Amino acid sequence: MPVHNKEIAKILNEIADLLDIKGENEFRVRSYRNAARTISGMTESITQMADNKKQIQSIPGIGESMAEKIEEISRTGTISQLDKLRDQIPASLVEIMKLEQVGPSRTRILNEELNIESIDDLKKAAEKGEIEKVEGFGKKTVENILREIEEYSKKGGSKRVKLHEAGEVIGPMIDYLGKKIDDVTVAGSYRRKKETVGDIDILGISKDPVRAMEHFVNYEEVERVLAKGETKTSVKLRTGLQVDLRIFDKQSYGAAILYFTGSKSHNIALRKIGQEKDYKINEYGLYKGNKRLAGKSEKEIYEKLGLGYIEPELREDRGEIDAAKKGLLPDLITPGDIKGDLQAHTTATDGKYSLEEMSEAAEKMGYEYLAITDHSKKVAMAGGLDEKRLAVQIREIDEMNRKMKNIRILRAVEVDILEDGSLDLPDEILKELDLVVCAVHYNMNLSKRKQTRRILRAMENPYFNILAHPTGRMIGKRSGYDMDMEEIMKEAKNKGCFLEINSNPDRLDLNDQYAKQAKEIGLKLTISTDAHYTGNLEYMKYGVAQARRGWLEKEDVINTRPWKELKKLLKRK
DNA sequence: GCCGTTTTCGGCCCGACTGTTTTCAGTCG
Repeated sequence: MPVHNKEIAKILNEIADLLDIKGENEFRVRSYRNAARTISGMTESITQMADNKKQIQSIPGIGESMAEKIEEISRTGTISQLDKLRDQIPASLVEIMKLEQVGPSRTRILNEELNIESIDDLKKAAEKGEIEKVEGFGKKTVENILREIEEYSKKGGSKRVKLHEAGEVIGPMIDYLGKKIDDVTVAGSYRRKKETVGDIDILGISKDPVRAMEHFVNYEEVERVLAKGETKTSVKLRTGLQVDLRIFDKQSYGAAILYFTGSKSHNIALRKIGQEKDYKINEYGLYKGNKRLAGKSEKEIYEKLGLGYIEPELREDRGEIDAAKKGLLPDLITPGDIKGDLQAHTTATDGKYSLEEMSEAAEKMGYEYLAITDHSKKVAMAGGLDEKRLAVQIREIDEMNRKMKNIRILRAVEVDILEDGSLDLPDEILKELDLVVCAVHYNMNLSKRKQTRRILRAMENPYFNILAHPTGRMIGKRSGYDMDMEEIMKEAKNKGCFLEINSNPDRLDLNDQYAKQAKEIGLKLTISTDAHYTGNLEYMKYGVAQARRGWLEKEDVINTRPWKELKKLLKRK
């Protein structure tokens, strides 16, 4: 069983945490974290490289020693160094360190002075008044720690929220802030359109920062003020979301947006390039000595570094800086490039709106086409269609097409891929359709080999066009089927099939990394909403955002083509 | 532990806020 990149990263991160608590050199600790981040961001499996230590060592930030460790983890699934560290330091201390306000140093001191080994110990010691007697700790710190323990037990530690949920909270807040603050901008992972976001970073311009911050903390959704200064204020909203507001002047605003958009590793990479040119980059600008050479806009800072403007979605240190140096940045797809939606449901199965309502809603979106893809009979829960009912729907769609002036409704289906790889409806009806979307909904727990063969066999059917929500993951809920995605992508390309980016914000499946991998393989994708409500057609923006994070351009996505061209692409040889 | 307009040690991204102490360490992003 090959060891996943994420597992390797997890082990390296744990080593970093333990070394950190031990009080090891912070740069040594950082190198473990850097390696972990790099590995978890890679699409190639590092285990496959493990025979070739040179290849591993050629990865930036991984040297001889780290390569050996990675090799050991790849081979055995673990590493002796970690066992030794766990003998020295209780692993439960890592949990304490993850509490807000408590870092490696305080964790170590508390362990040494009071023999605290768990969050439970910590709570008891705090309540007994033992902690405030320790040098460097005071009443306030103890109060903060107790509150964090309270929050931690409420939420079980996981705090990230999905992008669209964050959007619902942020929208009204931006309107409110805009009343007294200029150019309010949401930065951070929200601007990079990551599928989940942690804290929200908001930036603004104001000549009167004190008044701006006052306005901010008076927002009705603010539950608690965590920190309040003239340039930075942090609050916790009632929803539990932490929001930071930072105020800048015009001259620094581009630098500030760049800095707080991140990602962290992108920024670090930029600053390294800056250093080579003897520049210093911070949130106020790009400096040579004390002289500010740029700062008003992000673009001028990139220019000074010899780079083209890098779109926020690409700023993950996954090769975008190299591409910018060489002038090879992708011309990213935009929502306006989408000509139609290739997955939508109606009341015929589990959709909540009729064929007519869905058609009209798609026409309003300005689409050239909409595929109606109701479920097949296997999905009994949704009232899936058998041949007869699908035949009826085909006639209804033909009828609808005579009525609709500006949009073509495509005859389609979301047919189940059964456990043996056959499709849930016979070819006789599938051949009547404009396109066939195929999906796995049952038997999700097959072994990797079986699941992969199931999909590959399904693609042998000449009517198979698109694999919907290919991994089956649900963000924050389930991780998806075990399957060899690379093999499936390569075979899909060979066979003239396509994979979907499902735009539902709970799915976003394929994710950004798989989308990028597909592009590298040369496989084209679709971006579809899987709409069950007319309003869901708006999810397209999330799918496009994910595609942009995967470096996709207009030509990488087939539903950017007019129907005439798309039709040809859907014809399998 | 990594890296080097590299040659083997000395840097390693940078700043704000808090709390505790009185000049700074810890934490965070």
